[in-house]
Formats: sequence, C-alpha cells, structure tokens
Amino acid sequence: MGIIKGRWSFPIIRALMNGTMRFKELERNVSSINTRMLVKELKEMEAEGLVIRKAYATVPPTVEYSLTEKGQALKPVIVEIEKWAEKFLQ
Amino acid sequence: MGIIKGRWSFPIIRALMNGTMRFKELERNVSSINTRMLVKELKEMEAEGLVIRKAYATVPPTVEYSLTEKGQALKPVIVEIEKWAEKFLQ
DNA sequence: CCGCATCCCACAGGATACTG
DNA sequence: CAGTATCCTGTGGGATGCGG
Repeated sequence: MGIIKGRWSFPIIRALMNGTMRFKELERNVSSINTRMLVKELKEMEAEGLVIRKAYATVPPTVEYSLTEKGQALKPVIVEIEKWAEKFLQ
Repeated sequence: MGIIKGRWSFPIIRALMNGTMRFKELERNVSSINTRMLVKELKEMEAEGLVIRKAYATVPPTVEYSLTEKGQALKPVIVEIEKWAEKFLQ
C-alpha cells in the first residue's frame, strides 16, 4: 500500500469527504499546503482513480474536485485512524 | 498524522501483529527492506512508543521486537486498509 | 481562478562492507 | 546475530513568479 503515500493525500481526502470543492477552497482548507503540492497530489490521486476533476469553461475558470467511489471507500480507514489518534495522541 | 509515515512502518507493524520477532526474522519477513532501513524504522517506532525492544546478553546476541499496546491498537486501521485494498486493487 | 514552470534543498531510502 | 558506518541517488516538498 503506497497509495496514501505522500504527506498530503490524507488531508486532501479528508477535506473532500465533506463534498465537492474547488481548487482554491482546497488550498485554503488543507492546512498549509502550497500550490505546487496541491496540483501534484491532485493529479496523482486522479491518476489513481481516487478523485474526479471537473473543469468548467467559465471566466475565471472553475474546477471542482470530488471523490470517486474508490476514494469514498477510504472513509472507514480514516475513521479508524482518527479513533486511534484520539486515544493515543495527547 | 505522520506517525505511520515512511515506507516501512506499516509492513513492520503488520509483521509484528503475529507476535514477537527477532531482528533477522523481521528482515526476512518484511518484503525487501534492507538492514539500515529496518534499524532506522525500529528506532523511530520505539521512540514513538509503538514497539518494544528486548535485548538478551547471549552469544550471538538475541534481540526481540514486539508491539506495545499503542502499536497493537493500530490493528483496526490495518484491517480497514486491507479491506479497502482487497476491494479496489486488482 | 487555476495551475504550470523554475529553482532549490533536505532527507528518505538503497547497497554493502564491517564489527562486537 | 544485530546492528554501525559510508557512500550515493531520487524525489518529496517548499517558495514564488508567470500565463491562459
């Protein structure tokens, strides 16, 4: 399992659990990520089939990201991690 | 959560789920890890309170590693990850 | 707004020889 | 057996400016 590798996939998935988000929204919501990393992670996650990218031909551009079923299915994992963290991290 | 960071903590924990193991056993059981990485990870995990190291003054030396309660508690996480992997990875 | 393009650095991780 | 010591490389990740 090297699919949630990288420092950011986890927080990004967490953010998208709450539903579709635009690029800028993600950039604001995901802790202290920077543009380059967000772009990079999103591309990788798209390639892995975890997120879907929808672009709208508006001015200025609108791009929405959401989780695929495969991405949504990671929720139980995240829940368990959070349970663990709550119990063992002060 | 940067505690299961690194490429190896996960497989190491997985191996130790089955019980106490000696250094060499781990080296054999954890896929293709090399000595340096195994030593390094074990030290970090010991510092994080995930594993316990027990050394015996024998010749040749015997060192056993096992999971702490905190380490054991990661089992549900691993279970969920495996469920997910089984479902979504061919 | 979205997201490339650059530049840069630290360090994770690999391979392997050596020691108590 | 259980590590330590070296050397080396790739790349993850940060900062920031530019363009459609």
